[in-house]
Amino acid sequence: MEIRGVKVDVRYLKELNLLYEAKLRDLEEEAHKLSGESFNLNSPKQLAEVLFNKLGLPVQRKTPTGQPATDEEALSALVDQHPLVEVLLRYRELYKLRYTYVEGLLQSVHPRTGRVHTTFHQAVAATGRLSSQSPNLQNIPIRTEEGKRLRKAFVASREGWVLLSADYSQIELRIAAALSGDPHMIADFQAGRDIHTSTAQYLFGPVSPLSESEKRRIAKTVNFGIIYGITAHGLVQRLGGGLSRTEAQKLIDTYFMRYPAIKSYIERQIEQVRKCGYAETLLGRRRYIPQINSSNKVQRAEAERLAINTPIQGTAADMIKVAMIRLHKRLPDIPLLLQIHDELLWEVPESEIESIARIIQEEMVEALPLPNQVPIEVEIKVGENWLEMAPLSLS
DNA sequence: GAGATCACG
DNA sequence: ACGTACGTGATCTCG
Repeated sequence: MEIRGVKVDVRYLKELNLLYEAKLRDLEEEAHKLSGESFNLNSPKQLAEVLFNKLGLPVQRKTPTGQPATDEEALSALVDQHPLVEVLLRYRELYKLRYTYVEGLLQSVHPRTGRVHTTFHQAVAATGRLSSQSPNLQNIPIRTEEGKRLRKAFVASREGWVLLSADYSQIELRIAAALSGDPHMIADFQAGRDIHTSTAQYLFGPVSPLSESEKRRIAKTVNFGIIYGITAHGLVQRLGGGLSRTEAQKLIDTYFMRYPAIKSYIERQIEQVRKCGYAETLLGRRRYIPQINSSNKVQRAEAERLAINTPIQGTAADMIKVAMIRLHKRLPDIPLLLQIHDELLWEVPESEIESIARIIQEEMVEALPLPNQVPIEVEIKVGENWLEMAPLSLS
């Protein structure tokens, strides 16, 4: 993956760069006009001075060093109070895209290969995941419309070839279901149900003032929270306004009534780390967590969350690594380009898409069978670039 | 080089 | 009363 590199469309990136350059210039000018002075928009310190002293907007929160926070969460709460805030949010978004991604990628294009060659680290992440550096190709934008435009720059490197992505679906929740043996969660996956919708129905029942999509959103946040070692306060923070700590705790309690084996799994993991000092994945890779017996309550709580999360995240890392090795052997002439934790990106000849996709799907599904008959699902998509990928259905 | 911020799974 | 969800890397400012 490192040596082969990934082809990026340099012309397209240069066009984006000019576009962002112009937009950023306008936004900067607008921001200075609205604030009545010229200052460095990239300095949180100068920005805080303008927002909270000069314009008198209310400080939302302090950073760990006592400085007023100006991050997206703090700014979003102020959008209705001054027109400058929206300009700043847009400026931040585009600045990140231009400098970290557009310029970063352009600078990373190798002069001889014309491709981008990342470095993957195999012994950095404590859970067993890979990490990617110089440039990081595991955090290319996808969540916002503006950010997605970056993905269009990633293209197949040969005429007649296309990109193929293969994603493990809900892999960490499936692993939680399997390791815990929780009957309801297992049944949901076996029936092919949408796990977040299923959780939503249980948490809120049929009579609720909330919309279906709102219920699902909350359930999804709770499900992810479980994997990370949920706390009532953490849930309040992520769900935002309107929810009290007590209500959050109630959601968690209700959740554990539906999925009792998840609750006992969590307790079991914490107990295991207390006893032997490490958490382990399904394949037996260990992470030592000595702070589990700390006299400091905060450190102990952090250690307990690691005890919960590490086997789940680490088992997912085990699984995709096994799949990578097996697929390297089975498809020696099909180049794997990137691994993004639960996704593999390849380039494949257009004429052989179907047969190759079947092999990739089969090996990923079978790489590491989970206990308790929890099924694994892999979604395959194909496209000319990393943005415009269409699902490929294999019957 | 620390801190703040923000991109991803 | 306390501090708060797991794992990463890149960029900027500022002392």
